[in-house]
Amino acid sequence: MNIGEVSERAGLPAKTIRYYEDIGMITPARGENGYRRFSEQDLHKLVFLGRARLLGFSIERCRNLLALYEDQGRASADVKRIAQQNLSEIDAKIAGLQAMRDTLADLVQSCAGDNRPDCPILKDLGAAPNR
Amino acid sequence: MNIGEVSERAGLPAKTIRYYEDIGMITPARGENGYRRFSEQDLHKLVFLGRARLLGFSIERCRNLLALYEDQGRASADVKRIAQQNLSEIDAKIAGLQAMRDTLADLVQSCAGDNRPDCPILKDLGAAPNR
DNA sequence: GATAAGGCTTCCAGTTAGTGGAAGGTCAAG
DNA sequence: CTTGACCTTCCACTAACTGGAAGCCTTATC
Repeated sequence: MNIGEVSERAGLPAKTIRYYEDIGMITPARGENGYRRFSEQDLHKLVFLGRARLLGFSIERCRNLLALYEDQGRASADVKRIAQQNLSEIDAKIAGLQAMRDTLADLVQSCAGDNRPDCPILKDLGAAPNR
Repeated sequence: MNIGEVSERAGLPAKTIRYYEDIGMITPARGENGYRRFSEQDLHKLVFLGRARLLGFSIERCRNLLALYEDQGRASADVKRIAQQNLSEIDAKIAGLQAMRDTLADLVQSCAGDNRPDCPILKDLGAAPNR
């Protein structure tokens, strides 16, 4: 099938699919006219990629996962390790954002939000460096 | 002061400070030798920038904030609006990550993580497209 | 005065994971 | 035969820096 169909079926923009070929994640065949010809297996890999990316796996992480996916003899422990690593990273990101959120929410709370120019948010941002 | 000192006092890498000049966030003076000469006010703006970036404000958002910061007549409501916008974006990011995290945690949980090749994580990633 | 270390300068390239657009070839319908 | 949709490559751009090379400037030491 052509890139348009595979794009729709995998739920990925054609541009992204071409990019994935560029970086060697997939290697679709080519027709006589130069068009990419995708097999069902190519589609499958793209779906896999799309879902893994949605789950926050980096491209390089996905490369590992795809390799494991295609290796019949791999242990599930290998996959679990990668997934857990990812989970920790997501947790760290959430914690970081949460801390930001709390500070920011405090600042927003303490700001009158009226016509007066006095604003605790700017005051805090401009505070002397304390690190 | 030179870039080294301002870098240390603002807690930002020199590279970053040069970058901030490049994109017009600051405009330090120049000495006869071509070195940047930073005023206390420059330092203050850099500290402001650093803290705002830590709180997740984008560079463009910071540009607005800096303008407001330097405008004596602005209303605190303007600042509050920008901060709130930022807060919503952070909340959305957290929610997205949380959803990812939950799915991924489920998958990790359900994987035996042993020597057998059977792995629910890969099975799920490779599932037929359902969107 | 020579020299070495460290700080400063600019510029180029690379990072992540794509996205936008231009110029042009191909295919199917009317 | 032409129109429009689809495909191709290539180049540039995104955000917010970071790394490195090549080359001045300053300061200290011998």
